[in-house]
Amino acid sequence: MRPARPGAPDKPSLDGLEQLWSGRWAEAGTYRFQASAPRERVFSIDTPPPTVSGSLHIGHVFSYTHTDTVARYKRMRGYSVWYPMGWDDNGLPTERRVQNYYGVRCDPALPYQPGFVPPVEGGLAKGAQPVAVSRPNFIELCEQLTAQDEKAFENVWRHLGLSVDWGALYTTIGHRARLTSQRAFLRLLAKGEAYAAEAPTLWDVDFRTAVAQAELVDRDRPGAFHTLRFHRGDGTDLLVDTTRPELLPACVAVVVHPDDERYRGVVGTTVTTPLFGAEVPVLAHELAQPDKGTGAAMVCTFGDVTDVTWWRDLALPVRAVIGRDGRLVGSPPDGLSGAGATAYGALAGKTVAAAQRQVVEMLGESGEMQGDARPITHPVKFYEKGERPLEIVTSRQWWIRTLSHKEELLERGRQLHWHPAFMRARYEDWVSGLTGDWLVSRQRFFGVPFPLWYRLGPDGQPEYELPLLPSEEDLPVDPTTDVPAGYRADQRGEPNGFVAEVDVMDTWATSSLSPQIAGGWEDPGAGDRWERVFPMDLRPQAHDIIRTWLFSTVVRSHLEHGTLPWAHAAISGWILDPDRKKMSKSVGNVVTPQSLLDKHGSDAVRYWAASGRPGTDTAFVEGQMDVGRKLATKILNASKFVLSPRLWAAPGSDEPGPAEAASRAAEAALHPEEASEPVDAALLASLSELVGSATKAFEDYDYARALERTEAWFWDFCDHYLELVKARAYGELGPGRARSARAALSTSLSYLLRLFAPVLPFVTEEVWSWWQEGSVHVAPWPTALTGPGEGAGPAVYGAAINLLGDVRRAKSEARVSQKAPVALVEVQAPVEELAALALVVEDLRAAQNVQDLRMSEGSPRTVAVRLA
RNA sequence: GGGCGCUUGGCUCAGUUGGUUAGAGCGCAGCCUUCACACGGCUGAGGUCACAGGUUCGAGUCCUGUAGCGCCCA
Repeated sequence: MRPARPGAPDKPSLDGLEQLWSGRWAEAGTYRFQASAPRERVFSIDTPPPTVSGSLHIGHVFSYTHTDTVARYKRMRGYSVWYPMGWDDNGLPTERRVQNYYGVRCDPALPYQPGFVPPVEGGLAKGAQPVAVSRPNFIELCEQLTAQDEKAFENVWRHLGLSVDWGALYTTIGHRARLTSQRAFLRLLAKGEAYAAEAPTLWDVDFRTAVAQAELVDRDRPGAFHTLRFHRGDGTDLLVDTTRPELLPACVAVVVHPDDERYRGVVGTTVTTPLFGAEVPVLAHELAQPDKGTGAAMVCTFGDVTDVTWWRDLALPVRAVIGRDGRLVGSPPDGLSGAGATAYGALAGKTVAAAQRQVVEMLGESGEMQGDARPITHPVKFYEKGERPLEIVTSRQWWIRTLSHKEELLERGRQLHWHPAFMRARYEDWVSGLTGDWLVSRQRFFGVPFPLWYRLGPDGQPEYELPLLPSEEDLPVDPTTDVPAGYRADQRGEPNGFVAEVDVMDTWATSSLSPQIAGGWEDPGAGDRWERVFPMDLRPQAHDIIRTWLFSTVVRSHLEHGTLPWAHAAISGWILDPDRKKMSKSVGNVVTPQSLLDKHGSDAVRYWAASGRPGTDTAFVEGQMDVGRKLATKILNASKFVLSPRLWAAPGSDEPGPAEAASRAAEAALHPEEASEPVDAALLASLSELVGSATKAFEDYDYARALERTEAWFWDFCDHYLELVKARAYGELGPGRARSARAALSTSLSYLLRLFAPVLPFVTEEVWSWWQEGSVHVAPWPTALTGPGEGAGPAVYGAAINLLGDVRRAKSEARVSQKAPVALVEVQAPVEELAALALVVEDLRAAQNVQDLRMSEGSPRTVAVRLA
């Protein structure tokens, strides 16, 4: 076998390396998973599937590069690396993008329209109305657009040089994802770990879906306290403060704190609500805040999550007024009658905001509001993707049990190796703070369907208690089109027939199974791969989704397999803009990853990314990419020198051709023991130390430290060592001493290319192809050399570098060229330093063109330079 | 309100278990050209390590508190 492109070119260049090498890696299958590798030789990665409906931004490039450096390192350590890519194409983000891109909206009531052509492609004009389409049509459009988006993502990843096995691609809506998600769900259902319940649920009125605790964000919003007069039996009033007077018709009780002296005599009595005249009890509860307003709060079904707690703890009735569309329902709730019901008529159908204005106006007229509203700013719960405050509605939803597993889940968090370790606190906070089970159903369209149907009774009402389940062999199913066993299609929706569960799973409920989907869990087509890759070695991800993706994956693995899904979690930081603010969308969209890759080159962008330490937020500084570019260029040029024909000429013969020179260099790199000159041996000893620290850093997932050490060593190597031994390497001090220098140079190059390979895959592969066989990315990771340099010690090298600096400084101060001849250098130094210098004196003279070098013992150390 | 992280020259960052004059790159200044590299090289100026206490023979590096920034959870 021969190097792919033997010999260093005259004008080495970084341009076009991405195209060239990503193509060759694909052809050669360089990154293909070796399915026959035993488990202990496999390193498996649970890759985060980026949301394809969004755009890739520089933060993705950042964190995916981190993972890639580790994958490449492990591969060079001889592991078969399971490194799939995934696309998160299911869920709301995709629906939104499809709606905007094609100008459509989903209406499940419409029939399928074959050959449907969307009104636009690329975005709806301002003010234009979207076209309603059936659910199957809508899903077709989702699939169409995600396929297009995924291709674009893949191109960026290939250009960036991610060493993923593209044969292992997975998605969160594809066949495997639906099959796996449905099977895992059925198993949870059988074990009682999944259940359906009718319960008050946080609800986004715009998206018209339930929302899980993990998707909540608090946002400060302006509000106002209104003081309402509730009426006591004795003719006096009980003053109640509320920020949501529009929920007055939904009021079911008033609560005060049990220790609140002011209301001691009131607890246990009843009061009537203003305007609506409903009689409600006054009750005590710990969660009432005496210092908030008047200390008496009204309980409504439901204004916020505290209302739900009160309602549950105090066993209160439901008097719901807010509908799923965010408007007040058409008819008055239970408990209102007569004048109260009539008063409600003014609110029916109004939005929450309009209803509030109406209630306040009515209260003003009736004199049942004391004073004016008092504006405040308070935190309000939002769906993280939503634009209006969440409401709470009662609905039937699917849940996965987490509360009853809290302790086990905390223990799993302790078993996991976190990088950096402090990120575990995020997980523990989250698990400790869980207030409910995991809500997994969503009232949306583009997601994995729950695989079940319900019998319809003779009255046409669904019987929820015993759903009709498919058998596992029939998965995946779409209950809205598939028919349960024992039924005919024409019985759908008919009395004594069946009806589909129309909810779909939340996107986290499917992506939490990424190890199973990608790894081939119970997939006959995957052979025994699952046993070889699971539990996985590494979960890389950003810290903002610890409470969602990381947590939910731990839950699923714990419940399904009784194990952690992975041994290590490597948490990336975020990209901040140069002002240290979180990178905004607009900035991210202007500076697209592809434009950065085009402008600086992939290695340079990767260099910037790999400079960001694990878990640390990092500033977006393009200057760092210039530095990376410079480093890559330096590698090309230094390599060209080490492989140059002039260096590898045999004594007394002409220079060999570039290919022959490269071949001789490759041979010399196999014999580091020939680096017998003290300074050469000292260099290789230092190189061995570098290998040790870079290896340790990578073992700790600290790619940044490995890079930093290697880079510092490399620059020192170029600036000092190369200059020091250049003349000798060219043979000016004889063939024997040249051989030593050449052995050190070629060994160093071979090592450096491999140490840099995880971060700079393109330039290292390019240089590797000039003189070595195969790909550097499957070459063995270097190991420390034994033998050379141990006796000589670093003193030789250090002393040489110091003197080199002294002479350079003298020339720089004299404003002459570094090549200017020096008549005399007089060194006065301690005897140890002189002994060290004596071992490199000829290299030093040659490097700085010194005619005479005299040394004498003495202190302090002085160096006198006389130019010729 | 609780928790986590950060705060080192103009900028971006290193500083492993506390130990001699605190490091790098960018930027800046001066100088040097083509025999690896002008997408270059050499040299230099510039920080006392957010602040205040404390532990110690000795602290950027450990402890306490304060301030600012960021994030997570209420």
